[in-house]
Amino acid sequence: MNKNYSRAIPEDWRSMAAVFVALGDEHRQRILLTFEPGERLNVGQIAEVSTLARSTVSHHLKILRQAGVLGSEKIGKEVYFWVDKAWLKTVFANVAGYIEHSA
Amino acid sequence: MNKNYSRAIPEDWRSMAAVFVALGDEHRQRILLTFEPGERLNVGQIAEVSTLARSTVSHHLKILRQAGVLGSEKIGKEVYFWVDKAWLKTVFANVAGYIEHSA
DNA sequence: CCGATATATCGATATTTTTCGATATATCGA
DNA sequence: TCGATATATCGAAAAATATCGATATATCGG
Repeated sequence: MNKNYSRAIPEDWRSMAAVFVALGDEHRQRILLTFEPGERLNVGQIAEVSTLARSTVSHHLKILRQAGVLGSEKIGKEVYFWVDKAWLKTVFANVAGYIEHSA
Repeated sequence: MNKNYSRAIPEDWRSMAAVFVALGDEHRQRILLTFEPGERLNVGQIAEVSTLARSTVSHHLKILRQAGVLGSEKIGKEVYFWVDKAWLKTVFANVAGYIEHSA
C-alpha cells in the first residue's frame, strides 16, 4: 500500500487526467462523435448541429483543446478543430502501460 | 460530419464515459495510486491515508466501483477493493480502437 | 474605413458534484 | 443479546462546472 496520498500526481497522469475530465462530459462526447475520420470542423458547424448556445460550444471546445483531444487552427474568421488522434493514442498507451505495470 | 448530435451515445461509449468521469477526479486518482500491484484494500485503510472524511472516501469508492475501475467484496465487517485491471484494459482497448477507426 | 461575420470572453444564474457529520445497517466478539 | 466496529446512506452546505445572452476582438469584403 502506498501511504503517500498527498504526493504530486505523476506528470504523465496529469495530462491523462485532463483527457479524462474532457471526455467525461456527455456534450463533449457528442461533439467528438460529430467528427468524421480526418475531418476538420469550425465552431459554427458544431454549434449548428448541437443543442447548445454558441458560447457554450466554444467553452466545451476550449476544454477539449486544452486537454489535447482536439487541435485547432484559425483560418480567416473561422477556427477549425480536428481530433488529435496521435495525442489520444499516446495518452491511452500510457494508461494501458500504467495498468499493466503498476496496478 | 455527423449531424445527428442528439442520438444515443453508443453503448460501449457509455461504459467508457463512466471510467472517464471516475478517473477525472484528483482524489479518485490518488485513491487509485494508493493500490500496489494486485493489492486489496478496505475502506478504512484508504480513509486512513487520505485527507478526506470516511464517508467521502466511501462516496468516491462507490463511483470507482460503479465505473468498474475497482472491484469489491465484503469480508466480515470490512469491504475490500481492488483495481480491476481486466476491465480497464478492455475499456482502453475499445477507446484505442475507436480512435484508430473512427476519428 | 465601415459594416458584417466568426469566435472568444465576461458576468450572472442554474445545475451538479463534493464534502462533512449524523444516522442507519450489518457483523463480530464477549 | 449487547456493545463495539466497519461501512453505507442521508441531508445540508460549500465548491465547482455548465449555461446563456451580452459584449469584446479579429477578420473579411466592399
